[in-house]
Amino acid sequence: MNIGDASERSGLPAKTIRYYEDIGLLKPGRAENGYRDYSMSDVHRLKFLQRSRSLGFSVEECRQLLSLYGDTHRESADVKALAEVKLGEIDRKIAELESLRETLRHLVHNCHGDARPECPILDELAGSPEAACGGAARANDEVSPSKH
Amino acid sequence: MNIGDASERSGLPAKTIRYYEDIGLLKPGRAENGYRDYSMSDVHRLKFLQRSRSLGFSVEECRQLLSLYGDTHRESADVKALAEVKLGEIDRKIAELESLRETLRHLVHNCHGDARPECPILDELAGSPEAACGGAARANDEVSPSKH
DNA sequence: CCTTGACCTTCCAGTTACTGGAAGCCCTAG
DNA sequence: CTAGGGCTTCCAGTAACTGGAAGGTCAAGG
Repeated sequence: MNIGDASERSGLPAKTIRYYEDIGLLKPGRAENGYRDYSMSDVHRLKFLQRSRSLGFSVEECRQLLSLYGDTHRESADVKALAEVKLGEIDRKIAELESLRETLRHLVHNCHGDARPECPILDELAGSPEAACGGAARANDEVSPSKH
Repeated sequence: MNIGDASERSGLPAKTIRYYEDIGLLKPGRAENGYRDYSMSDVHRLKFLQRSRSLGFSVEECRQLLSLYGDTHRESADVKALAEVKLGEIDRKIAELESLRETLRHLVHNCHGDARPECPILDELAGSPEAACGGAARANDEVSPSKH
C-alpha cells in the first residue's frame, strides 16, 4: 500500500512517516513508479511509533523499543533487560497519569469556581504522589533556603 | 528560593524553567540582586508542567490545564468542560500505556529470543486495542488497495 | 581584602522532531 | 487529453528545548 493508506492506518501524517524513514526507523519497499510501498508489518511499526511518541517516549527510546522485536541478532537476556526497564517507565507513567486524573477530578468535583488559588487539594496533588500524604519532607508553605 | 532549588524540587532543568518563563507559563518574583525568586506555588506549577509534558501533553495543553486552577475569572462550567475533555485524554493515554505494557510483557514472557519477526502476539498488539481481538475490520495479512 | 568556586544573569546558536510549501512526476476519470 | 489528487524530493520554518559564552553575585578560605 502507499503512504496515504499507511498514514490513515497508523494515525501518523505522511510527512512524519517520511521523516521516520529519513532517520532510519523503517525502510519500506518501492513500487516501480517510485512510490513507497508499505507492508502490514510497516504499518505495525508505524502504529507502535505513533503510540509510544504520543505517550512521551523519545524517538531514540522508540528506536530501542522497536529493536526489541526487530533485531534477530539480539540476545534474549538483553531483550528482557531492556523490556523490563521500559516496563518500569510505563508503570511510572501510568501512576503519574492516574495522579493527574485525580488532580483534575478533584478540581471538577471539589473546587468549583471561586476560591481556587488557595485550594489545598490542588496544592498537594500538584506535588509528587508520595509527598502529598504523610511525606516526611513536607515543607512549610513558603520555604526559603538561602533567601535574604 | 532561587532557580537551582526550584529545579531540584520540580525535576526540570533550570534552562527549561527559564524557557517556560519566556513563553509566559509562570512569572516568579525577583530578588534585589536580580535572581529569580520562586514560591512553593511556582514549584507546584513547575512540577505540574514536568509531569504533563513527560506524559505527552503539548506546552499549549499544559497552558490550558494550568489555567484551570490559575484563572479566577473563568466560569465554573468552562473549567468543568475543559477538565472533562482532558480527563478523557488521560484515560485514553492510560489505556494505551497498558496496551503497550502488555506488548512488552508478552515479548518478554512468550517470545523469547529467536522467532520474533513472525510473532503473532506482537503483530496484533502493535495494532489498536480493539482491532486485536474480534475487530470487524481485521484485514488479511498483506493488504494492498491500489497496488499493481 | 582578595580570590576561588558555585551560583545566577542574558543572549545567541544548535538540536530534535516534526511541519509547510514549492516544483514536478504518476495515474485515474471525464 | 486535461484536470484532479496523490506521490516524489528538497528546502525552509516551527516547537520545545539545550549548550555555551560572557559576565554579575555571594559565601568561604587564606
